[in-house]
Amino acid sequence: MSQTYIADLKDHVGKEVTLKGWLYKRRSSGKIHFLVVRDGTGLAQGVVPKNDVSEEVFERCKTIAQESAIVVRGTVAEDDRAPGGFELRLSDVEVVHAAAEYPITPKEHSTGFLMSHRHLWLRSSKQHAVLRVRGAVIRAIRDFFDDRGFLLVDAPVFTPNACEGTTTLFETKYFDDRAYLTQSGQLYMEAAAMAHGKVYCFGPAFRAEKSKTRRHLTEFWMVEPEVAYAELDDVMDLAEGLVCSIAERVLDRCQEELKTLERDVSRLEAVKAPFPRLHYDDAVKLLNDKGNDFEWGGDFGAPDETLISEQYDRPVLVHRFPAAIKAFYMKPDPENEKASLSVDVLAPEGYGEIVGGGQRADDLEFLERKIEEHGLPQDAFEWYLDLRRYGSVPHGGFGLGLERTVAWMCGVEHLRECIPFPRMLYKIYP
RNA sequence: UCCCCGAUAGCUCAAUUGGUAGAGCGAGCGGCUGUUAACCGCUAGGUUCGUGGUUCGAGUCCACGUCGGGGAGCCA
Repeated sequence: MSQTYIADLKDHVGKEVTLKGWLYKRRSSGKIHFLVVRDGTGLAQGVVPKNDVSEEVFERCKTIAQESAIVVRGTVAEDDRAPGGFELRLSDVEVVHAAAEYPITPKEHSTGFLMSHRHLWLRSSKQHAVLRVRGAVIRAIRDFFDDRGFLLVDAPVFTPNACEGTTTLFETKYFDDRAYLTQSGQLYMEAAAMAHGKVYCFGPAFRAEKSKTRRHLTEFWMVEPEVAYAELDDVMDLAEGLVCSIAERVLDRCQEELKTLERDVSRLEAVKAPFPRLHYDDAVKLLNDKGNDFEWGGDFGAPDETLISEQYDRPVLVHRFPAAIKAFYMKPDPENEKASLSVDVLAPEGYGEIVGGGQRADDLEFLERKIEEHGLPQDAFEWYLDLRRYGSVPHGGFGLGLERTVAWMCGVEHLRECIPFPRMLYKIYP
């Protein structure tokens, strides 16, 4: 049996087609049924007037439960009254599988309930739209780097050592030894950049942070480019270009989804280069001027980030953070040894830090000293130090958090809606 | 790890001062030819998270526990 997808109905107006999908919802009156069908590509309304079909089909429509699998045949017409803009005058309705009583109704549900039914919640139109946007963002990221001569280099998931802290690592047995799930592919990307010049990795990262907020997952996806001979300004330009390219792509390809999500697209249309660039010292001044008690040397809390990003209609780059609050591999600022050549990108509307990165230290003695100061085991980093022994060059890169970016694009409050099956503190089901 | 809030029908919630458990949605049945979270009528549906305590009497008060939500710190 041939099949037409709802997304393609516009090419079939006036023709008879067959849709294969599920019953999204049904409304009935005495002599007419409205069946809203979804097939993964969209929603379409099927109309069943009593006089158009056999008694058997009409009676069958009365009893089909929500989310039952159905195949319908009918003639396509444009109609503003129908969700999706198209409706089918149905001639036949076949039930492939009659669903049991479906737990997710059109009324409101609590987040806890929906999360425990995540495997079914994925079918709801907003969740469906979010994952379509996620798919578009992933493609935009890959296209951005591939089009600019970057090579995709996959970083390992098992690692022998921590990249930054050691307290937030997931530990696992590795034969007779121990291993950790990766927090970041960056160190490996530095090695790859010395081989290929421009590289990126894109995969999951794991952090055993006991964070109970809407901005944290224990498993999230991150894209991490790394560029040989790049200095801080190059890193900032690259991050700015990537973020613009993502917003542009979402606006270009996801209009339907943004409508479903009731996203204010003007906020995304404002995402154009150049982004404001704010020196950490000036950010401190700004916070104090706005009444936040904040001292030079500290890291921004969530309210500080929100206050800073509220000043602008587009993402803001904050650069040259104090070295003490950044990772051991950050290159110090030649103009102020207490500062580092680092940069964060803060998204607007309170979505917080979506990018963190900077220029890496390329001096062997400096790194050896830092590893010691941070109490890290030097032998675990010997391979990394080799990169400073054999043709060390200035280089830098950043990590962009996929779910935070998707949440911002979608205007969704919780990161957990931006990944198909979120992993959070104490929660690993379904 | 710390702080705040919560747990009552399948779901979302209500229950006055401590005095016999209620509604909407969903489900079932009936009605309605253009519905948009449709509407109208009827029916079924309860170990009030668990364990102890106070009381003549606990959904309600107290203690502990479990689970859920929000936030802080930390981060992407």
